[in-house]
Amino acid sequence: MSYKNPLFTVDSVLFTVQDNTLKVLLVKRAKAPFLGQWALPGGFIDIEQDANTDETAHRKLRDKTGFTPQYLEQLQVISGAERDPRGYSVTLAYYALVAHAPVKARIDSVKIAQWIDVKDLSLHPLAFDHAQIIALAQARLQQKTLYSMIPAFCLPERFTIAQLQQVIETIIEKPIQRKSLMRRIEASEMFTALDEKTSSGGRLAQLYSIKAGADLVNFERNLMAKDE
Amino acid sequence: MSYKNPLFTVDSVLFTVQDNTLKVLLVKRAKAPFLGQWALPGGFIDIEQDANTDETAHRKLRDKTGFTPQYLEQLQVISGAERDPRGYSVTLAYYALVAHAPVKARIDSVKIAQWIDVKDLSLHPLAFDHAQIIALAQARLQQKTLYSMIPAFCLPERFTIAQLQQVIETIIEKPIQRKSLMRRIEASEMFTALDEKTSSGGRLAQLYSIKAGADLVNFERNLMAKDE
DNA sequence: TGACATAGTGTCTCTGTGACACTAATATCA
DNA sequence: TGATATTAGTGTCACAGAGACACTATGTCA
Repeated sequence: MSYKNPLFTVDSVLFTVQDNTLKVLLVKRAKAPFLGQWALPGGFIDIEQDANTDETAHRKLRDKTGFTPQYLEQLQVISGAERDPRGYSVTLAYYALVAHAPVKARIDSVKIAQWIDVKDLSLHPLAFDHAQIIALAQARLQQKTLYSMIPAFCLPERFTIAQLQQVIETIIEKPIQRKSLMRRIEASEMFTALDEKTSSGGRLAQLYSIKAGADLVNFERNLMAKDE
Repeated sequence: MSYKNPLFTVDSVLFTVQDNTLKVLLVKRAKAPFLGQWALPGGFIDIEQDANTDETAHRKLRDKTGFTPQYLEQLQVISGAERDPRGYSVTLAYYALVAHAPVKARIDSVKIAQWIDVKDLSLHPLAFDHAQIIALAQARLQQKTLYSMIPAFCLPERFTIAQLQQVIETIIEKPIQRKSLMRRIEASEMFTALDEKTSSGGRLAQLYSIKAGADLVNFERNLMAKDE
């Protein structure tokens, strides 16, 4: 028994939050199929370089976009005969988070990578089934935001509670209680209160950072955010 | 750029609960490497037959063990150069649940598939990194049991609350409150109370079944089972 | 210095799980 | 036939953590 081996690729949905907007990093395809269309950064595993698929995801993000995510997790494998015109394909999708930064200028003069507002995705035709993959990733990110501090990985090294709250509310598209967030910051033991405060128009705000090597804590209850 | 394509396989961790014991279905390998050792049922995708990897998992379970799981979900992709002596490999692991039934007699006279108590796994040398995969699957199953009715898929078509409680307690290895379970059965709306009751040495117990096409509900709180 | 803005606290309500005693219904056996 | 054991199911209070929101604290700015 020898089977035709399907194409195996690794693609990543890299999110960030900027200006109260959830954005996803897309790259312009340089090759057929879907040449010139927006797509998730990804590609083939390189068994010489990548000890595993996590490293493939990291490498592809680095090479194609210049970003190294603060958080990276497997999302799902999507497979089938119809999703790639070249034939049966299997894709391992990751989702990842990073603090916002502008996309660095690349060698090419053309813009080949760009942060795109998830709400504007319908305006852009996406390659393959990447629109569905992004929707899956967003749903997972929203769910996980209800029971963990995962949105902290969208923030810069030093941040305030207000910033974290903004990011959370942007992701789940609902307001949360500041008090609940503070209780969770305390309970998670994931953060260090720095000796610094920052000005934001009123009383100075305590700065926090993520403890080195801190694990993501899962709470036993979801935040029960109500609509608007 | 052309890369060597790694081996891609699909393996499934099929669980059931019998006699207050969590069991996993293993098969004896018929080929090298690890010939004759216990391994997860799985194999290569067949792009002619399998519309996607879920179908690969189903097909392999059916062909190698005769079981069709009531629940099947992706677990994780495991990849690396060291896990298969034949070279770099990528495995998509599933975990699945089914009501207990004896393994059907196969064509071969040798026993080639068997339910094995997860607590006895250390007694059996497992092929590849399958022991780790089972541990991952078990952890996920335990976690999901805290906030969903997933253990119901380990039960026969008609079952009592006591049976469901037994299965849950076996999976999480902790006692739970019958009352909490009944509240969740009610709230989930996943089950139908049948017009039948069953005898179990005392008052007759209400029989339930899973509503056809019922989705797995996620509760907003975990059961907070305490140790023993 | 007073108005305003943002940070952070105090505390009560609300909801769903934990605990556990109590009632209900059936089998068994004297 | 009735007492007892056994398992099913209910009533209800305690508990913990989120929601709500007013209140205090501390900064900026005119």
